[in-house]
Amino acid sequence: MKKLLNELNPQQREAVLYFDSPLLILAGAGSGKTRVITYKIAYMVRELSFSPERILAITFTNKAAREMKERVEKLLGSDVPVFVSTFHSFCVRLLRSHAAKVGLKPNFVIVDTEDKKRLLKEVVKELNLDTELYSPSALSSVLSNIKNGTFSLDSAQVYYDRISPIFELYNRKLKELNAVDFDDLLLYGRDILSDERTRSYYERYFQYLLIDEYQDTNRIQYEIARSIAGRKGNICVVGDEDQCIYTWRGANIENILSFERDFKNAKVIKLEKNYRCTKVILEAANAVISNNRLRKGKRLYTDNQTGEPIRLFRAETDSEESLFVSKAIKNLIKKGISPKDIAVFYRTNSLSRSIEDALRREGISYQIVGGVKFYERKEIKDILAYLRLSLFEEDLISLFRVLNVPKRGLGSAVEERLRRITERERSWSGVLSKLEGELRMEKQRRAVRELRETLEILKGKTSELSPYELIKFIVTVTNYEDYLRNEFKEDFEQRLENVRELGNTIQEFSERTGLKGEELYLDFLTTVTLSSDQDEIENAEKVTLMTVHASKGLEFPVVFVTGLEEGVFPHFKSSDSSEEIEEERRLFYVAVTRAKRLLTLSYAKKRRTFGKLRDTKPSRFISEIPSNLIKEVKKRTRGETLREKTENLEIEKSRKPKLVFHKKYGKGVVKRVDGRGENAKVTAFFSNYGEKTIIMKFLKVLA
DNA sequence: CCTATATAGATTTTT
DNA sequence: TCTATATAGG
Repeated sequence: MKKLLNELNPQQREAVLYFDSPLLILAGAGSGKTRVITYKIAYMVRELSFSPERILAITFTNKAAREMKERVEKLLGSDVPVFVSTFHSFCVRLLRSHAAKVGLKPNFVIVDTEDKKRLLKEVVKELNLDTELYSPSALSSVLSNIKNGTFSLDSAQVYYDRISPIFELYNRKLKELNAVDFDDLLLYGRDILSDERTRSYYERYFQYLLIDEYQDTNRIQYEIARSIAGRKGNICVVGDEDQCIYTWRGANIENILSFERDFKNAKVIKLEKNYRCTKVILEAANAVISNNRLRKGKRLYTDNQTGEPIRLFRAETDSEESLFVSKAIKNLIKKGISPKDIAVFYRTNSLSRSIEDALRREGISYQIVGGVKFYERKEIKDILAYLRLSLFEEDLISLFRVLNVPKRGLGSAVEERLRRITERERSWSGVLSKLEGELRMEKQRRAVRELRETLEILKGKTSELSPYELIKFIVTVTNYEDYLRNEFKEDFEQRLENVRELGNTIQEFSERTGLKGEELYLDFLTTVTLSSDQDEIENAEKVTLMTVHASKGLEFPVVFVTGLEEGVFPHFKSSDSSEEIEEERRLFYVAVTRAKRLLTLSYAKKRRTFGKLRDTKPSRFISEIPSNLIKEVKKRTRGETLREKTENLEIEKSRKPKLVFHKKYGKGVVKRVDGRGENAKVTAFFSNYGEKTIIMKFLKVLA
């Protein structure tokens, strides 16, 4: 253990060894915070004799949880049953054992985004409200914000005067369906812990609580943390206010800012030494983030080498941008850089398409993180719905999904009738029998009867067949393959392959966990709905494509950030207030600091949106990077092939000035230089006058 | 009353 | 470009 501690710098070591009071670690990007957390856990187990299962560590994603566990085990050289999980999965556990306390049954289902919108659509219809104003996706986020404490029901009333009945009916429906949404998981978790006996049990049980990515916790999560930590204050949180990128989901910077107030005698340790990035990349990141006002303020430094300048490519169009990225990647691979060390980021998922196309054309294999997730694919959700129905009599959400899939001539009218019936009946067998009795057309009666019989057959098979066989059986009895073939002529093969993949995954899951029957499927389905984008990342020889949000917590030697245009990044939907722009800037900061060695930025002067080419302006974030850190990559003037200057990219100790002097303004720090010679425009910051742009010939160069 | 086709309309980020 | 709704045909 001594040896281990020697691998840490003084601040890191202090953070590992400090146990006297609640601890807040402000950890800059790449400052080795995961290292600190894992060493701290290892230290607790090895030196302080904590029982591992009584240490609770909360991470942002399940992938991070798995990795943290692995790293601790590596340090200690043995299996360590530390309780590592996300807030959401922790609450599921809590809820499965205390479901009755909040009026649920233990086998409740978790509705995903799609289910939630379906439900809301129903609610709006039932209340006869304007579907324009009360669109499912708008409502979804409003209700979510109400639940996670961003604003109150009353204040939402100002914009949506019928929000109250919607909120009420939506929640009632969830309850009736024995279902919860993502926000409910946390709310119920908090409610369970509000019972003092339960709370003190968990407070006593967990001897220490660690929370990673603390800047992205919301109010409810904070309350959960507080009640588990209790008064003993055995809590350590790690976060970075500059990387808070989820305020739209209720993440609350206040949680960081008020930590010292809420936890008595809290100790704060800053980690400001960066081990990840080159000096150039770090300097750029520092410069950009310094434009934000809402921060505690810290300045990262590094002993790493200077590194190559940041490359900037100005493309004429989005397709040229993609072409540039793919050519550049090809060059890098040719030079011996492994594809898995390369990542391409974009602000929105829709930007991935043209990059994908270009990569495919170059024959570069890639993986996409996020986008339409595996478990959100239609064919997967269909099969899972049948699986659920065969297990749970009362999963009516799945029943609606499956009613006319595959097509059996039961449309919206029948669906409406079904809805009526479900107000009284709760199991699918009962519901379907009633429905059959009510229908008048023989064709429809038969269809309903067949559906019911199919489900009966499936019900009998769940314990008989292995998971793989069960999935195969579902496909057979429902004629699902024919359905796919008829409906999706283009990508039918791919979809069928996905279904097969699902069978394999469940089989594997059951073998890994050793679970069987209902418990197996319940566990699997929960894991599936709570799985994050990052959970899907494979460790393959492939280039990785993802949104900046999905890149949180990761690092790559080579990073491309694309689509750097006003309206895209920063996104136009987040450009109304300075708070929103600051969040976009933090997002850009996250993107930049993922890069270890080489960072390339790009944008397109014209981008195709809604199928039309539109003129764009370069992102303001580009100009916030000091220009001496950037080297523009130009394409060849004639011919389509792009030239790539990869040789001797030693940072230019260029003739570009850093410090200038002006007769009136005095000394100024140069932010950017446009053009060359005595007519170049120099933008510099003067301490008493602020930022000014001046022609070179009126300036004296000091450095 | 279901389903296939045309047309208009919308695009953030995700546990 | 892709999706959700309106409309007409079956």
